[in-house]
Amino acid sequence: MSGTAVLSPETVFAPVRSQTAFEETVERLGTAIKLGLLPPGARLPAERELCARLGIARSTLRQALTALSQSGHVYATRGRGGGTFVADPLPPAEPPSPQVLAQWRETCDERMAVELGVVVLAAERADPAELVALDEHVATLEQELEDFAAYRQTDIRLHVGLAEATSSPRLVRAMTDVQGAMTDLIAYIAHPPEVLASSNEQHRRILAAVREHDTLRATRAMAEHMQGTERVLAGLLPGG
Amino acid sequence: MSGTAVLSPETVFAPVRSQTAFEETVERLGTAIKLGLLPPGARLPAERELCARLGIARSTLRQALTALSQSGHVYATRGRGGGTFVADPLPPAEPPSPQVLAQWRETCDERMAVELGVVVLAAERADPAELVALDEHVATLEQELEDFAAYRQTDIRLHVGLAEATSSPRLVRAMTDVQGAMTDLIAYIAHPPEVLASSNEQHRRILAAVREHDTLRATRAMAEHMQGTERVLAGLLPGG
DNA sequence: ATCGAAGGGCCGACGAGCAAACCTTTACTC
DNA sequence: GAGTAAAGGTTTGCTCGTCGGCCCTTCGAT
Repeated sequence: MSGTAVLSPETVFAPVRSQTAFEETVERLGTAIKLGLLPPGARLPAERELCARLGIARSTLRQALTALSQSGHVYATRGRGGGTFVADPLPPAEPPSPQVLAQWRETCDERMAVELGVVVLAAERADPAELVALDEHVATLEQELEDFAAYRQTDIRLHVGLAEATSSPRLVRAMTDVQGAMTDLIAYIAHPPEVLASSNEQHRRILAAVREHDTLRATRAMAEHMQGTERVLAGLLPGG
Repeated sequence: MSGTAVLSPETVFAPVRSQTAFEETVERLGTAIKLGLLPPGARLPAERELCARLGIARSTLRQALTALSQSGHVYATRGRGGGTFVADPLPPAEPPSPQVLAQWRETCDERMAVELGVVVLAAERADPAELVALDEHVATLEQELEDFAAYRQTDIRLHVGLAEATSSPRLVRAMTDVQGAMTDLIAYIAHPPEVLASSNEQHRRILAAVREHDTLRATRAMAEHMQGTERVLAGLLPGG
């Protein structure tokens, strides 16, 4: 143990880049909207309430809302009964930035970690009622094989729902973050119905294993599910 | 898909509290020191270089170094050949705060995710040379069953080393963060040699599976490894 | 017609962080 | 011994994000 060299100071001394409250808020709300967690037409809490919940000043929240409104994700109406609403329809997604593309493998790695952790804990903890709701999502997906936008929305609900089944808020947050990152990556990629069908078949296997508390099968099914999308990306993105 | 209710706005609207650059730096360096990534006596890069690497102003870095120096984790000497050094010996660890204790289950959940993701990707990607180094750590651990402080140091190197074998900087960061959190939890808990011996036996199984690229066995071994510590904590902490 | 609840706009204070100096200490070199 | 280089220590002033509060405008409900 004595002569052991210092390992990996590269990671320790990597830049500390803390987002501002404004940036974090835009990202939080923007991701929730893009993922459909806040569906089109939904009304956000009143500014005075929302800023309290988010733990920021109202002026800071308004900066974020102004940005989201200028990008077309949100609109506000004044007067009694007014409020801030999610746009309907949403603006078209932007193509992924070079920075996002350059890190696609790391994003997939992170996703692997979150989804595996979630599926293992879900297999330990999920209660039957939650699983029924997830089954319904799988059924819905079967109807959406031809419409990738719809499919992806439901897909996200399924994965986030699985995270909620762990009763671990941090994992839910991690899941929404990582799904947001994945959405940026895959929005511009063609997904033929056959691919979606096989992906949904994997969903079935995952849920079946989770229902039986079969951690091992759940893990394997989830790992295959991940590798499926990773292979698709590897074929279409630079550095694949 | 139409009538689906909004789900989990609790998570979406949770507080956004971003750390300041100062806080983040203290935590980064402090964790690296507590984990032994920066061993006692090690010299940090010169302030002017370090602040450039961390992407912060020198005055901000000095705030962080002052804090770490007052807490006894670091000391500075002036003049040519001087510098900032990790203290030797380190100050005694503080008992975990109530906030940390209250979230111990979530911390374990997060750890589960990170370690499972790491072990799966390591099983896919690890090359033999890296595994040899990890084997040595296991051998060292066998000599440290009677000295928990030493054992924990090497244990951390092993786990972080496995993360490095994935070649995914983000997972390395995630691993160091989560190991830091775990250290806060377990520092004050008795670990009899038998427990450490069985824990190290699990290390062996994990590495063996990784070496053979047997994702499934590696996952199972790692999940058992996690559950081992979780059971220990459940028996000794409130809410177990 | 009025009230109340919502967004919209504005301004002053504060503190974090930055940048660029300059000072002090120390050790090596000639 | 003088000089120089390399380190930490100090000071100053500026910028900008954030806070907190105040008032305005809009518009549905009563």
